[in-house]
This record gives sequence, structure tokens and C-alpha cells, in this order.
Amino acid sequence: MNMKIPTKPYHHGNLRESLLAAAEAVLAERGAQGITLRDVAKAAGVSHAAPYHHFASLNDLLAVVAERAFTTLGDALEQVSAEPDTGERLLKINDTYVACACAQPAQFRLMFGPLLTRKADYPALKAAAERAFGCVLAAANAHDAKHGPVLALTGWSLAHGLSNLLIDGALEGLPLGQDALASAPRLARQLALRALGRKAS
Amino acid sequence: MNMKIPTKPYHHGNLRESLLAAAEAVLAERGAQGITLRDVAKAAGVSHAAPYHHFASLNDLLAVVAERAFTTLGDALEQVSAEPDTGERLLKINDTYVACACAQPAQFRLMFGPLLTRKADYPALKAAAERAFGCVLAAANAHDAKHGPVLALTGWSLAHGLSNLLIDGALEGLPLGQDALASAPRLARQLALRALGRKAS
DNA sequence: TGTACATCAGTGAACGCGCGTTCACTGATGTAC
DNA sequence: TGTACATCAGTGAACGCGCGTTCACTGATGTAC
Repeated sequence: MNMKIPTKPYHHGNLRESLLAAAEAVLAERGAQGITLRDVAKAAGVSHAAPYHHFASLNDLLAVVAERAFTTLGDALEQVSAEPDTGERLLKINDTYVACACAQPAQFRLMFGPLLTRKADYPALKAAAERAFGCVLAAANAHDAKHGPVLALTGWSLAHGLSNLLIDGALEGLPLGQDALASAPRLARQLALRALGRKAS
Repeated sequence: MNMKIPTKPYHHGNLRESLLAAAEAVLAERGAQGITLRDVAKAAGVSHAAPYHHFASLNDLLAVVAERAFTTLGDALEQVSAEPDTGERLLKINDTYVACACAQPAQFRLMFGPLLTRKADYPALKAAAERAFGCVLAAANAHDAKHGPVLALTGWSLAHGLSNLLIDGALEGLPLGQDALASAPRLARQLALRALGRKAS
């Protein structure tokens, strides 16, 4: 997606938002490793010094991008948490988690990148992450209060591991029956059924 | 660990090996993101041009480091595959996988980094990775031939996800009962028991 | 055993590049009067 | 409505840095004779 909007040379009006959108576009095109302040500014159609009027540093900008990605994930997880059947709710949370990761692999990598380790420096990022994680924990507690934490970590690990294996290409070329990435949703569901107990469904 | 060995200025004799060991030391100290050819050379006690007599590029060197890490993992998995009880074997493979990741987080990140996507360019890396992955698949097939692939991917995802959540610090500060990283081995076992079926034990 | 010489494996200087960040500046905007 | 002016949000040049890589070189080694 090209973020170049015909802009008046001064007083863009909404540059902060444009920069965040541009960062997401650069992530999608170039991946999490190669993202650069200069690229983001160029994608937003401004000089590479302009972002400093809205973010103190590249890391600060990326932290907001990661925070928003966690918020998006949290929104999606919260939405499927409306499912009344607690077993089916667990499965849907699993599906949604994997789907989010596969939809935006670079954002997913950013979310669990070095910034997460420094989450103490980024309270908003920390809060957004904890909200998303909280959805997983809550669903597990609702389904089985006694073993809540273990069930939660099981389901979370499963979804997180499958997500990473898929987006890192670890499954490509492996004898797993069929093209793994294309069948990720079905795979996720099969695995969750297996791991979280048959009664869930 | 300091890799500085008193070296004769010329004809080091084993610089290739020293460089690989130095790269592992730099990974452990600085992480996978910040590794640099110049740092590796310095850690090995040679000029930063010297590595080019042994590796065509930094990526080629890192590919060998990743390959060796996969070989180490494969060795460990193969060793516990001697366990006769197929259920217990699954659990031990899970434990071993998580233990390897936690022991060398930066190497683990390197293994699943951008090089893995380009494994077609690195046949030795590809082979070492597939051998390690094969241990997981084989154990699942031995335990339940009918559902082998799904069981394998379940166990693998579980171990891989828990590994990543642990080393990325995602679990820190979460209400999961106790310090997660310290109790990783017990956690891994609990989760695997839950996910792979009670009869495995 | 001694010497000439090809080869190997280092050195250190240098190149070009892209990066995050800074800075003096300038044009646009909005408000006071 | 018109003008002066403070403030805001851009620009583009520049800085310093570290990076991967190249290159001409040089010292050590091993082999032929």
C-alpha cells in the first residue's frame, strides 16, 4: 500500500497518524528487521526530520505501533470472548491469535521484539499487551477455574508457537500432509482441540 | 565468556573454529539483533578482515552458527528419543526443546530468524534444522501413528511457543502463580501433560 | 641441511553507505488588538 | 477587516558513527631441490 497522500508542504495536520500508518505499511513491505525512521518518513511523504516533532525517537514511534498492534489483537480477542460456551471460546481465542499473527507477521514480530523486554519504559505498550494477554488468561479461568493458569499458558503457548512456526517458514517443506500456511486456520483448530480437551467443541 | 586466547599474530591455525565460538559468545552477550562481524573478529582476537579468509560473508558465518545450534538441539532430542515409553519420550522432547531455547536464547532466535526463510541458500542449515524437526515428528508418529502429524505439530507448537514467551519476557509480571522463567522446566512438563494427553506419563 | 619460492592467512587502511539524530531555517497558522 | 507577532510544524543540510566489505600488503609456512 502506498501511503503517499497529496500533502500541503506545511502543516500536514495529521502527520502523527500518517506516520503510524506509514510505519505499518513499511513493516508489511520490508519486515520488522529492516524498518527505518527514514523509510517511514518517506512513506508518509515528509522529510526524515519531520517525525521528531511527533516522536522523541524511532523506538518511541515503534513502541506506539506495537501498542496499537496489541490493541488490535486485544480487540479481536475481546470480541470472540463474547462466545458463551467456554470451550468454544478457548478455541476461538486460539484461532484469532493465530489469524492475527499470520495477517501481520511483521507487526507480530515487533510486538514480541526487544521493546517488550523494555516494557517498563513504555507503560502504554505494557498496558495494551497485558490487556491482550488478559483475554487469554480470562478465557482459561472461565473454562476451568481450578487449572486456569496452566490451561491458559497451554493454550497461549500453542497459539504463539504455531504462529511463530508459520510466519518464520519453519513448516515449509516439511512432511505435514499439505501446505501448512494455507491451512493454518484448520491446523490451529485441530491442535487446540487436541491440546485443550475434546469436550471443548 | 572471554574468547581472547593468546594467539600468534599469524597463522592462528584454527581461526574458523575460534570465530564460530566467538560468535556464540557475542550472541550470548549482545543478543541476536546486535551481532556484528567486527565484534566477532574482535572477540576472536583478530582484525575484522580476517574472517573473510574463512567465510564469504557475515551471513555465511551466521548460517554456520545457526546450523550448529540446530545440530546441538538435534543431538539433545535424539538422545532423549532413546526413551522407550513413547508417551514419556514426547514429554522429554518437549522438556529438552524448551531447555535448549532457555539455555541459549540468542542462538534460538538466530535459528528461527531470517536465515531460516532463506534455507534454500544454506543446505547444511536446512539439513540440520530438518533433522531436529524430524525428531519431534518421529516421536509423535511413534506414539500415535494415526494422528502423528497433528500430534507432532501440537507438541512442537507448545514447546516452541513456551520457549518464545519465556525468552521474550512476555510472561514477566503476569499473574501466573510464580516466577515463570525459573519454573520453566516444571511449566513445560505441566503443559505437555495437559496438551498431549494424560496417558503420556 | 640450506635455500628459493609459491602459497597461505593474517594486517590495517580505506571505501561507500545508511542510519538516528541535531540544528538553523522558514513558511503557515491563529490570535490580539 | 487589517495588521503585528508568537507559535507551530515543516525543510534540508550536516554530523558522527558503525557497519560490511575490499584491497594492497606482509609475515609465516611448507615444499622442491
